[in-house]
Amino acid sequence: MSQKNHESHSHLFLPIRPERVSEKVAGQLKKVISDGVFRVGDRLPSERELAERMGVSRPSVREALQQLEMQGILETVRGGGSIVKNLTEQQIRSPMEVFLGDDPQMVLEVTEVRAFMETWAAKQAALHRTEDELKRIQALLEEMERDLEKGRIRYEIDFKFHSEIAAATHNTFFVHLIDNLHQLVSYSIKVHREQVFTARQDQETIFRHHLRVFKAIKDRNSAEAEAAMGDHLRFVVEEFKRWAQAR
Amino acid sequence: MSQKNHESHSHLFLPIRPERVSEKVAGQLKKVISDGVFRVGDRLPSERELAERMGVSRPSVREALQQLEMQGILETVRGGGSIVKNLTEQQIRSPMEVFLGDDPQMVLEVTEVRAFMETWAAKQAALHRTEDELKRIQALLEEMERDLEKGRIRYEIDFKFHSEIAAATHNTFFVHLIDNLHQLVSYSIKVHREQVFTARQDQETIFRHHLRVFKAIKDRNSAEAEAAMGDHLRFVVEEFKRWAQAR
DNA sequence: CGGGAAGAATTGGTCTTACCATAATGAAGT
DNA sequence: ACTTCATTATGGTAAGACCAATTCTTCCCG
Repeated sequence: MSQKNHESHSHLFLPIRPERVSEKVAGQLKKVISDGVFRVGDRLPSERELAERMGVSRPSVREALQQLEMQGILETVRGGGSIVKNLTEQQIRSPMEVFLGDDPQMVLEVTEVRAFMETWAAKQAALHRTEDELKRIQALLEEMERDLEKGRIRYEIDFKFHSEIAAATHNTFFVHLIDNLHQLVSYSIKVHREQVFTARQDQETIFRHHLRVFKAIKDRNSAEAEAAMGDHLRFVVEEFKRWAQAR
Repeated sequence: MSQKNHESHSHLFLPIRPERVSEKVAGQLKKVISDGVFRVGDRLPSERELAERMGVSRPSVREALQQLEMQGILETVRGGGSIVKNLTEQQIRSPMEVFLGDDPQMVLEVTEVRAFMETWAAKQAALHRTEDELKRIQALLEEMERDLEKGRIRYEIDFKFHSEIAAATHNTFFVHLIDNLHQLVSYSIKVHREQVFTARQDQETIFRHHLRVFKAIKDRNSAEAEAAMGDHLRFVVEEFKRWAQAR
């Protein structure tokens, strides 16, 4: 007898698999992350809130979060919440950190790559930015100004400024990538226990650069945005070179 | 009062590692599976039985099973139970690949990023390439031509061509980065079991593009190299868009 | 006025219980 | 002997409660 009859034609009719609620929840969460609604480092809503807003039970949400954590997309900490991880980290950062350790040449190379990537970002941001994104960029600029009056612009604010511009490109992959490059450089700076731009003069220059970039993005002038960011980062790269030689 | 007396002395001397119960359960299950207690195709005890025998709640067992399922070790079917799968087949996918796998939009985003990065690379290569690097690029171009006569340019050759140009930038970090991006995209193509550029006409167009890029790099004409690579990758991105819509 | 410390609110981790949906099992009827 | 259908076992989901760790707020002290 044909014993594998029930096997041979089974794949013709039943390729379907009932999708669990937790998988649907995981799918929705993946979508909003890939759409850039939640970016690297963002905390997504609490389990209870997600459960309520999606109309499912908390265990289902928990299982979904667990799936995403197992895929390396999230990290959840007890009492803290669930944080979106950098999707390119495993791909780029971990293999790179080995080389980066204390090689200023490598830091310079990363900075060079960052430079032209952010130039592209500024151009794209000028083309695609929304009013909401513009407001966030402006808010960071104002915070930067307050920092400047106190004497020193915090690196986190500078980082957020560039990160916000990256977000305005509406290319989620790029956002994760640029975040990774930022982290690589900042990590290196910490290792060397150095700060590059300490002079008051440098601080003011950097602020002026940022202001120029912001205005261009505000006016949707992509060429000017590209030029402004290009000038800014050429300055940064030059300072970096001087710093690398000085040590 | 010592409210947690009945619990505290049971694990007083164990290391205070914030490992979740579900992870401990998952670890035990992985052990008995790897020890051969349960072999491929075997059905594990029911969730309720596991919970009782391990002295934990059923949700904890469920989360553990879910973790193992996400790692490809188990497969659980509703009403059926949890079955041990073949351990040798599992492959680790990076978080980015998880996204790329089921989202053509993401593939497009990566391709967009690749596009402007390679444009920069062509420009830099025209400025900094050595004679040796030029020879290697030329050799790949000739191999590509032989492929074209046979009907189809191999993806590996195309990949090597771009990779060699990246190397000519003399930015080691950039080489690694662009290599990763290539791998991400090629993986996604495999997943979708599609090939984008199959038409003879496309093949010839691509070859002409590459030839133009090569000549510009050979002549150390950075502006032309940038323009040529830009035109090429705009073409690729457009084809990708069409492909993404068609599926 | 600033800064640290204590307390309150938030949030993830676990347990318990209950009910539903589906697959596996077996008994009854033809 | 085969089919049919009820029973049972098992996974899937929901709800509520409590604990533990974190984060935020507030208040008090210097």
